[in-house]
Amino acid sequence: MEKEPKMDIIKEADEKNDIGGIAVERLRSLVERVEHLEEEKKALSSDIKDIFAEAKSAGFDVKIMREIIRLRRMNAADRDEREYLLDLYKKAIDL
Amino acid sequence: MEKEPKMDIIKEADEKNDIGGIAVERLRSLVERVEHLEEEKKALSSDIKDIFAEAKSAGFDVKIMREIIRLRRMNAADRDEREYLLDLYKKAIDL
Amino acid sequence: MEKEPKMDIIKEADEKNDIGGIAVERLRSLVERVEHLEEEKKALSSDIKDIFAEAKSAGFDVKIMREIIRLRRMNAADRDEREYLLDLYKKAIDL
Amino acid sequence: MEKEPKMDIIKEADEKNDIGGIAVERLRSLVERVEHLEEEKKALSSDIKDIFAEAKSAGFDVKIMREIIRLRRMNAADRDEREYLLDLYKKAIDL
DNA sequence: CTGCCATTTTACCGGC
DNA sequence: GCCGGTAAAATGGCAG
Repeated sequence: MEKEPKMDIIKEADEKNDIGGIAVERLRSLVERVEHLEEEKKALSSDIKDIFAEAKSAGFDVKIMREIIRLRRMNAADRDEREYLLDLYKKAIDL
Repeated sequence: MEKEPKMDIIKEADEKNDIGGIAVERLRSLVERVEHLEEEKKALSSDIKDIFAEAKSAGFDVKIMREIIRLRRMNAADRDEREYLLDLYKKAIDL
Repeated sequence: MEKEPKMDIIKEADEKNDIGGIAVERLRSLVERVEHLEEEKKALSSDIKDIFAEAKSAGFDVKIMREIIRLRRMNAADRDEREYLLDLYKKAIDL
Repeated sequence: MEKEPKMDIIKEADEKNDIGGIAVERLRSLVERVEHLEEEKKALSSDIKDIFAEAKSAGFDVKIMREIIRLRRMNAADRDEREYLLDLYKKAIDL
């Protein structure tokens, strides 16, 4: 019997994989995808900041603008909620 | 005489503008740009969430993954901090 | 008929309590405790400000002092982070 | 003449002082005083957090409590402003 | 008075 | 479904 054939098989499987039973490359890929998306989010946040700066220098009250946006978001959420319930009831009626 | 000259003048000024001295259209535009960017951010957050779900069903520990990402982010921040300090010291030496 | 029997009963229930189902005195106590602590915080902030003023008039560069303090705080945070991770890894090994 | 008498004098002055013209010990003292006060602030913040936790488990709405405290703070600020103006006017009248 | 930094507040996400 | 903790947003304060 050769020395550690089982070990070789494992090593084969290990090629870029499975350190301590963990699929390293898979993990790396997932982590990097997340990091990339977070980068994009950060860029968008920066863009938003720029718009508020622009608004400010155009004489708008940024705090109040934020409030408006917040209210519109809440209204939108309410609308969605209402639509969701409407759908739910429609389906219930079909029964 | 043309029809409603005074009205026209006011309307001219009001054309998409100035309700109570506020540039309404400009404001609307700014608000909508922000809202649009926030939508995009939300979509990205959703994508990130999906990746974590994928990771979880591949058997990874999501909490530890988050920890890894956080650490990498901190390391990056440390690097930035070091560069910042370097600049600061350079400036200090000029004194 | 006795004088205001109903009123007395309500007053009994209200004795430092329950306006609209809210334990008023308890709430007041909590709020005042928070306010008191915030006062103390404010006083400390003021003390810190004084020290920086003192430092400035002794010829120190306040901006750089703040930077030093910030760095020392970050180092402390890093240490804590490392300990936290150590614990995390210890727990992970138990799996 | 001994070698570097001037240097010795400087060294005397340097005892725990003046590295690169900076009063090191003085700086250290200032920094540590600030750090100590910041510690105290942090402890107070923690106490406040605890009170809100207590309030929450007593069934109070923490967000609304914060709003109340904020309003009372604003009122207090207004009062202070009024008192300040009152004093100012009193003094003005005395002229 | 503007911009920046610290603190505070809000919103999210995973775990129980 | 709530709770706890963590990350993002927003507000407030300070220096220049």
